[in-house]
Amino acid sequence: MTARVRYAPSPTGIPHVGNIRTALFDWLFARHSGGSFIVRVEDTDQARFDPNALEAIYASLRWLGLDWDEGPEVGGDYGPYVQSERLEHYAKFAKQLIDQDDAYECFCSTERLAELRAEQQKQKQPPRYDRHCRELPDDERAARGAAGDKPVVRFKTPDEGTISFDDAVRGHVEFETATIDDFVALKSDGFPTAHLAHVVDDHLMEISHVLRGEEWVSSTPRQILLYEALGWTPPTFVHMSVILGPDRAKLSKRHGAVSVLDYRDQGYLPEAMFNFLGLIGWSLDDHTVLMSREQFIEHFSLERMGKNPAVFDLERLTWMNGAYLRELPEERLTALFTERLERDLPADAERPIDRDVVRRLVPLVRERVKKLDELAEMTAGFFSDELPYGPDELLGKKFRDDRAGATAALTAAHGSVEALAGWDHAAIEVAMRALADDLDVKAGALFMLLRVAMTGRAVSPPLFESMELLGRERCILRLANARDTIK
RNA sequence: GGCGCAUUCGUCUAGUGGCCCAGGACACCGCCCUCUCAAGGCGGAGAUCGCGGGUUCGAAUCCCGCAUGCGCUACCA
Repeated sequence: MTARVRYAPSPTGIPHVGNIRTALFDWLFARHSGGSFIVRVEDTDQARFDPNALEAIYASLRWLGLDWDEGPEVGGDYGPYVQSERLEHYAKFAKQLIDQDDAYECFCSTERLAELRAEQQKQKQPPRYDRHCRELPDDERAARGAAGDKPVVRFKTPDEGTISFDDAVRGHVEFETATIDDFVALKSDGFPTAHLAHVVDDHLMEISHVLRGEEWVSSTPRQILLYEALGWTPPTFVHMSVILGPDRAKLSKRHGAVSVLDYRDQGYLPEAMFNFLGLIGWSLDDHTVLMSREQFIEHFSLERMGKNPAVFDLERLTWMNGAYLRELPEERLTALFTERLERDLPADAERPIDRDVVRRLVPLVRERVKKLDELAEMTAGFFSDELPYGPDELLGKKFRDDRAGATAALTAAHGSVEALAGWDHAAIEVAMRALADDLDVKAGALFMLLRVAMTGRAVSPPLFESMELLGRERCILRLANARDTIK
């Protein structure tokens, strides 16, 4: 079976991770079946349209490598793929519904509708349209139209019967049509509602599977009504659960970063985000956690989709990102790091960033970094000679009450570094350990003093590798500076 | 108010009648390794499977009720 699957974003805001996760599953299902992944822009809400949203949507998909076979920018045989360019289709089928007496024009004002709703709420009645215009005489309808009133088109929902469908993850779902009111299919501005637009486009574009968020479950019977009235066969529906914030409320801006682009900017890798999102609401087995995109494509299946809402666990994502960072080829890491440092390092760092230094830095920091935005802070000492420490940081606990000892140690280290025959980390380590012996100081204490002197921080990449990379001249300079700060 | 969906360690999840007094991963704790921090190795703690009834020799798994959460109930999607 080759599926035709669509991702139908609505450009009303920056898409958050939950939304992009449905795109990921759409894509995975399409790729697994060898079918097509289609992007269709649902810009039918003119009031909420946000031009920036579209770019963010495309950027999010591209960043994760979710390429589409049909849609905006790539075209396809079923276009256009932007709903605002397909208005004539919706108008045509809306008219057909009216002609076959499955729909009618309604002239009720939004004010009347609002009052009606308020009244029903007060009476503890389910809010629903009272069908005021359903039996409007033809001449009155014509008169309203002639007077310039713009009607909406409402569907004539049957009073009796049940609508059911078999959801690929939820199973059999059933609704009484009596609980569904005469919903709007075409708005007065000529744009369709999502119900009509979904049905018309999914049919015309020959979509085989509709994978979407579970907030659509309740709308599905309305859409099935439309399919039946139009004489079409509905696709297979697959409703996937939503993603929640840590407080179990639906994920929103309140929870911090919610767009995948935010995570990209913080230094998460697309492959980590892909893996992480792919394992929310889907699993391979009882133990696999790290999976490549090829494995996802090979094994993805609707049967293994879960149905419960899931909390977005940032710590898990961060761990996973670290795992990917550790596995990345050195070349790619070097490129990634260089780009990042170019951007994040303070102005006093030497520019352009020395790619060769970065290359040698990679093995020292790759397993210490979980997100790329930690990199600049961690490696600043290799690109700038202004180290952020004072006497207190330099002396630390061990030399707090022994300035003379610290000064002696730094002086001795200075001499030892100058006298060293070679310059590699193994030789440096041998020399420094010997020095600790001579000074009758614990190696750990000496090393911490040197660490701060060399890198400016109590937490750093391995000391001797760092010194090797810094070079003898700079090390000598830094030892002298350290001595000066505690003079 | 009505309708619908969901409910396994703090979190993501495995589990489709006996292999489960429930497995993996993140986070947490301890030990080992170690020049700091990580990474890695080993181990630990953590779930009366939302609650209550059934069915069955046997239930996390099947049935019924309840509770809770979420969604829809818009000329939003």
